[in-house]
Amino acid sequence: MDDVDRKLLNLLQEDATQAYAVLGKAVGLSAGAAHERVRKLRESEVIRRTTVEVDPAAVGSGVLAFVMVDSSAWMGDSGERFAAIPELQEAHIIAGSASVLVKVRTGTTEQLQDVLRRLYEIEGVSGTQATVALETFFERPVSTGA
Amino acid sequence: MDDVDRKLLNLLQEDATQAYAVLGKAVGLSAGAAHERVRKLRESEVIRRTTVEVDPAAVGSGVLAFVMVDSSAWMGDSGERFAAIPELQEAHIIAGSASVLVKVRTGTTEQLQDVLRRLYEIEGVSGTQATVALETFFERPVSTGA
DNA sequence: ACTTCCGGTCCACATCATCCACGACGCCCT
DNA sequence: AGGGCGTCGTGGATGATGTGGACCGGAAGT
Repeated sequence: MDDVDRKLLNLLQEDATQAYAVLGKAVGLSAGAAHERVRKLRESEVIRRTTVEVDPAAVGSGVLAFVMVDSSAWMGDSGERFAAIPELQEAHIIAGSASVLVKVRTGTTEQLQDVLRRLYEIEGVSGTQATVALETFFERPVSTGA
Repeated sequence: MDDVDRKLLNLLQEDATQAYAVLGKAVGLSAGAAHERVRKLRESEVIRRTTVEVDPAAVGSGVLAFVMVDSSAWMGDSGERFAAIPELQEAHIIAGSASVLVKVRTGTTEQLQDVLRRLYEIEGVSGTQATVALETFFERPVSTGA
């Protein structure tokens, strides 16, 4: 993991459709060498996957909310219960008064309410506190520091 | 935007390196037709970009925190002030007692503290409340409903 | 019923990813 | 200091893939 790798990661985060020849030129390597670097980054799981960013509003998920989930029991093994709710985009165990923080996307606030209902059905969940996002300034890839 | 488009979005979210021939077969179309569908999805900004998911820990951002930012003024025009802090991965205006919710990734808790300091330097910011994530259950693409 | 248009298939070509043999550089061991 | 070796990059060959164009069929509108 040197500066060249970090620069490649940056370039790929920007646009993963670029040809290796272009990537190579950008970092001062041949296409073959750039390809080999990226292959190793994939192999070592530094690059988890190549994906596509979808406009949430275009697929009927225009409402974004963060929900603090309170619990009366240990939630550390309930990951799959949360993953089973497709509207949940992220779920994290957190330090602090709540136990779990989830990021939810739905089409309407009614659907958000239904998600909260399904959260309550998870054993151990004793309460929720939802916060709706009114506007998103930005959502961007992890900074690589390069 | 029909079911075929949604299925293509799903497939691409899973793995955007697949050949169009494969994508086409998966949805019952020729490679050319699949290509045309995807081209239009890109053109219409339903697909915002093709990118690469990077393991945060591998690039020195193993600490994840969510910060509620309180303010004494209207924050709606301060998006760029937040965007200028590279450790911020997301920033949203929220409804509720706080004004802005940000998602932060740093290498250490000391660096997290430094980010909080920089948040305070934004005019109008009157307080912060940070919550550290201990474990991430999952982070996944937006559900397309397909 | 004719026209038009959208969306599909099929095909051909240019581009690109991918693999391999070779060479340069730096490091360790004797 | 010299020699061997492992790592990393280069350049070219080749086969797969993206990409554009010509053609076709069905649906909708006049």
